[in-house]
Amino acid sequence: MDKNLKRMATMQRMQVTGLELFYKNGYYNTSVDDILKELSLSKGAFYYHFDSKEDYFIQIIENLLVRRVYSMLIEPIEGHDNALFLITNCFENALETAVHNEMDCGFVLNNFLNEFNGKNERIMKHLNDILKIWEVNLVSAIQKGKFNGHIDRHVDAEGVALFLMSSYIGVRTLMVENSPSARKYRFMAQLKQYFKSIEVKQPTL
Amino acid sequence: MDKNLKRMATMQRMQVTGLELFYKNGYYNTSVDDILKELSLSKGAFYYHFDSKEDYFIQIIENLLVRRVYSMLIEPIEGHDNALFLITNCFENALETAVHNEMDCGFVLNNFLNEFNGKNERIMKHLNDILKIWEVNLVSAIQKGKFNGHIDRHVDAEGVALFLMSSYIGVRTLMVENSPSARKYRFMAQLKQYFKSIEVKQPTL
DNA sequence: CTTTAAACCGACCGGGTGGTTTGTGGGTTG
DNA sequence: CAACCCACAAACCACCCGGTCGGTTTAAAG
Repeated sequence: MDKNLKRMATMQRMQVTGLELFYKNGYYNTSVDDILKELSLSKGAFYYHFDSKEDYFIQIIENLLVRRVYSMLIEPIEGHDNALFLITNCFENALETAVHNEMDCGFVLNNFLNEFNGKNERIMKHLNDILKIWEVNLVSAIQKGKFNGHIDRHVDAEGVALFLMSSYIGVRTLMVENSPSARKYRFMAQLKQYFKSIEVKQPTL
Repeated sequence: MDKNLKRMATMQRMQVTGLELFYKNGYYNTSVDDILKELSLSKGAFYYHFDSKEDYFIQIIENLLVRRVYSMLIEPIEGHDNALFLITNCFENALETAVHNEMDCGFVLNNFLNEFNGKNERIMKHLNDILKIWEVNLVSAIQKGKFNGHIDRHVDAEGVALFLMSSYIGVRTLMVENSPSARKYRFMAQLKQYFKSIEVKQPTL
């Protein structure tokens, strides 16, 4: 039991710093030795716990990345309030986190999707699964909004979801280098403008 | 003179296939040998024409990437017609090109920005310059649209530009893997929806 | 204390990397 | 014909990569 705990702790440590470095430097540009140096561990320790660098990364996706996207982008829009309000708040918080993250390197999913595209189908599948989950939950939230009378019944829920995902992915890239705070503010203003165009028109008094 | 022509031709060839491979596999994951194998040339030829892999890449940016972005995303919005109409057409064409490109790996600028971020400031500067040029031209087009009475005078031109760049960057990533054609269609529909919310309200008849 | 296995160490391997150096065939020039 | 130089070839270098493996430490169990 105690051994099992230690094992879990070490693997957890390895995965956390692994994600950190992979996110910062990319998967192929981060050597296993780089990670082990950071952890003061040896190759032996690594290959005792993981079969390969690839398996290691997939475990990182499943154990850390999925949960991170879930808690940041999916859970916040699951409520029964006005969908547009929930999404606005969710994006606001997600972007604010990015602004305050000194080491922000953009949207982690975007970075990895670009890096693995055409190079590693197995990993791509895992990454695309996360995207799919996000998309499904966005579509569902928007449809809920239509049902609840907050969103115009004629809008294409999947189109809106795609547009939201696109703009979020893009702005995270653009926020990395130049004045992230100002860009977040400007982005949110335009997002609200867009939302105004798809919410139900209040009957003029 | 003839020698000079041959020199230019070889360098051009090297840069074109270099961009192709860098775009497909990333800069760090493409070795100089990979490129030379494709060209049936040797290391000697490469280092005769270029000082280093980095200088080589910067020449590719200046000679190919800048022009490509310019002709695809900037020139098409430089006219004096309705700015929103120009931008819509420009995005439509750019996305259509991506759809028909069998080897589409997303928006080249996004990929490179992600890869070099925090790793090579010199290259990052060149890439950010391109982004900046795009942004400036978008802002200018939108301001022209406001002046010409096509866009509501109260909209924040820089905000709109940021929103457009974000959504374009993002959708290019999302179009890579899953049903690019359908996503392009959905995206354009939402873009038009957004545009409707910032154009001048036609006086109701 | 002894046994045992989990957890970890670190030297090592084959292959690949960016970059350098030296060599060479062929066209130009004197 | 001979000296020369351009454009490239080919061998080479030091270094780094993911992965392997025999050995050592640690700590729980008997």
